Amino acid sequence: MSLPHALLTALAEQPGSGSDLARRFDRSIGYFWQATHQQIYRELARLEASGWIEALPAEDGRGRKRRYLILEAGRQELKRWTAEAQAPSPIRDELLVRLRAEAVVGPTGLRDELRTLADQHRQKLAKYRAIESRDFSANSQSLENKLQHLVLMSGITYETYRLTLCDEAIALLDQQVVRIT
Amino acid sequence: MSLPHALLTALAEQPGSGSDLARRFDRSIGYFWQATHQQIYRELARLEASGWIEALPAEDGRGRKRRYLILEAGRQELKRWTAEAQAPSPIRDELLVRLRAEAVVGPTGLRDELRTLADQHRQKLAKYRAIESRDFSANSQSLENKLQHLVLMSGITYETYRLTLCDEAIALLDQQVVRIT
DNA sequence: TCAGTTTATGCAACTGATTGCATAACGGAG
DNA sequence: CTCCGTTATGCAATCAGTTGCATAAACTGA
Repeated sequence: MSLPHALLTALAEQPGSGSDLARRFDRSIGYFWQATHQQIYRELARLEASGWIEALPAEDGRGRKRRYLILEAGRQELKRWTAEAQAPSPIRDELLVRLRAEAVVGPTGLRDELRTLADQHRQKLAKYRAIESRDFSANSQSLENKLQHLVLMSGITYETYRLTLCDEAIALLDQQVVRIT
Repeated sequence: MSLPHALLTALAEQPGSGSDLARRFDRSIGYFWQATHQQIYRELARLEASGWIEALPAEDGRGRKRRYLILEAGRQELKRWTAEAQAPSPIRDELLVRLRAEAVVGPTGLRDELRTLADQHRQKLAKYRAIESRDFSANSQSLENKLQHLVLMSGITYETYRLTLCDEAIALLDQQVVRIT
């Protein structure tokens, strides 16, 4: 479970309130780890109870905004966790289950679903590529920038893989439809 | 959540008991959807309560083995689910969180962890490739065989992607170490 | 000025997944 | 034949994630 450490990372990059973090999770970090605002608020309370972060006294402005800072103990915990042994996270892919199901009880309407999916992946891929050419150049970057680029490229690879999978599955199912009709 | 439908698929391919299914989940289906025996037993009970599967009267042999069959209602449900609209499952990748953390609080011991991870992925990749050349040939396959091949290729693509990610991250971190020492 | 919307925070209930333990029967070693 | 390990089944507790709702403050516009 990485949510607490994803939040620590975000706060180490820059302090912020619950809604700040929720917004950041909608952009960068949320591309590979999503969280709702409820998860974030609950986790921030836990992190504060653990002594890893600290809330500044409530400022003015809208709501009862509370900005959080990461404490040294939080930094240490984050360092510890980052290097911790990790089981290589197994795949858990609903689409592959569906393909396997199609193989035994098909044909179903899966083919049309795959077309929709493929389009969504195409869109996301275009979006990532746009971000890449806007925010990252080939040379003279800091390490932080390079690591962020690597993470974005991860997203691109993932979407490409999904798209290829959809297209290949569609091709297979089309063959079947032709054979049957 | 696909566990019930993964189980229906497995039972549609071939009837079996809880432990049979647990074993099959360790092999084929488990490559993309894992489940512990407790999850499987509980889900089988639910599927039976829903009238989608049926237990044969307890046979002899070890334990109180109960073999399950898929019913027509179960087949219908599986067909319905297979074509159902699916949100494109978001990525949720702990390793990318770690890389981002490394970028702000590093250097940590992440580099060594990455080496270990890379080796594990290399091994799994070799295993998948062996299965591929053993069980799948290029031509004259049934649709079911082709879909299963596609699923296996998915696993290969995934492991390749992971491995590349690890290697590239290692390369970046090595540069940093050189720069710092 | 006050009614409606937006922003920020949070509680509570529910669902799914994981973990730890319990039980029961059979198979083999001594 | 009995003790022990293995196979098969299952309950209960816990934990993480999701959903629905509640509250409070500020900002907006008629």
